[in-house]
Amino acid sequence: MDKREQLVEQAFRLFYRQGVYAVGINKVLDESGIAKKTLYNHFASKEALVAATVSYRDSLFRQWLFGRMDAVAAGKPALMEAFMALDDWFNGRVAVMPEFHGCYFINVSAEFSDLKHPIHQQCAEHKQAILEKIREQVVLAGGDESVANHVALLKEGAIVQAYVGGDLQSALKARRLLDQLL
Amino acid sequence: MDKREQLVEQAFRLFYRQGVYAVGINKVLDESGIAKKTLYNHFASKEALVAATVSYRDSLFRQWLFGRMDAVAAGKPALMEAFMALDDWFNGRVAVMPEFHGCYFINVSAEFSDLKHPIHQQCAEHKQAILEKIREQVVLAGGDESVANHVALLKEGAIVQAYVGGDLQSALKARRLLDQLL
DNA sequence: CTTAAAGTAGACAGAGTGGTCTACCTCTGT
DNA sequence: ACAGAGGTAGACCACTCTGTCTACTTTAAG
Repeated sequence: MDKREQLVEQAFRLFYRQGVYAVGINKVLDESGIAKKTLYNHFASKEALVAATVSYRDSLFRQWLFGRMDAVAAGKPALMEAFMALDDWFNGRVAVMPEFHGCYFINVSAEFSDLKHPIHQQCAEHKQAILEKIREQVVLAGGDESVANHVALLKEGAIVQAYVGGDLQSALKARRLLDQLL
Repeated sequence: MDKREQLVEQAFRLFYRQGVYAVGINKVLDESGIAKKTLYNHFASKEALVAATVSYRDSLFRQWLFGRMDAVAAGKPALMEAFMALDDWFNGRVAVMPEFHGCYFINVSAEFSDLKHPIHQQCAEHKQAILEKIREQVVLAGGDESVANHVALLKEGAIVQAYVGGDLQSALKARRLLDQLL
């Protein structure tokens, strides 16, 4: 019954599926059955709501991905598992993240294109956090600094190829390269 | 004095910098100093204009990238040169493509998120064309099918890391990995 | 039971949207 | 010289957008 939470989740669903600009505040309201006054009671503006959806997704995504990685042995197995997780995501096998529509952070960055915009910054921080986790595991796997960057590169590449190019096998392809790499 | 061309170029500039939804038709008209009637004389709708900007960028991008690749020896050198070209692009050293704001095709795909949408399809076709060129060079370099996919993965990853993460060295990092790969 | 906070429904304002249309102007080829 | 294509300026239409506000209702705590 937490209205704020309901709003964020519904807004995220719509923004992720159709884009931020394409979805009006009224649609979010209609779909969630919440009054406009309530929304503006919790958020100063649509932009504040967007920021909240980014935080929400960041938390959800990290919890999911890191959870998968931590469920196996640290180091190379964790990294390999991360790409298995991506493959599950692309192909709709992740319950908490059904319907793959690309990376929310990339999509949102495209709409808030100014690098200095707080929302773009939030997206950059998300990527940074993921990179940090990768780096940690790469070190445990005996790789050096630059390898961590390469792994991150593969992750972004796989997401883009799956979404823009429609190649749902891209995570597995990236994983094969990762296997050689480590 | 070709009004259509002027419209497409100006529209591209604005859409690329600020996003398609964020830029109204009137802004395109104001900036280009062209009358609304003229626009609708050439294009049936805003969407048709967007489609034209995608074609325009596709042609420009391919001409530029393939030009750079063809200027050196075929095979591995061409692929290495492609990533040098990306580095130049990210860092604003390409005259025909000043101001790096990520990949137009990724950005537009995010706004026209339905995979079946003709504009999304156009973006997918662009990626496909690039992949084809990469494949051709990979074969000449003695690599197999899967390597071409890996190279494309690196390219997309580099663009995303440069744009969303703000890492302007990402092309060079990808290039280092490519060097090992071939 | 009372009171105060939080929610609801929805009218409304002001700006902006894509797109149409009229009326006029300026080239260019014959 | 003149017809016709293609340009310009901008009013206008119907609609949508974010955000505000009023008036009423529900909920929960002391």
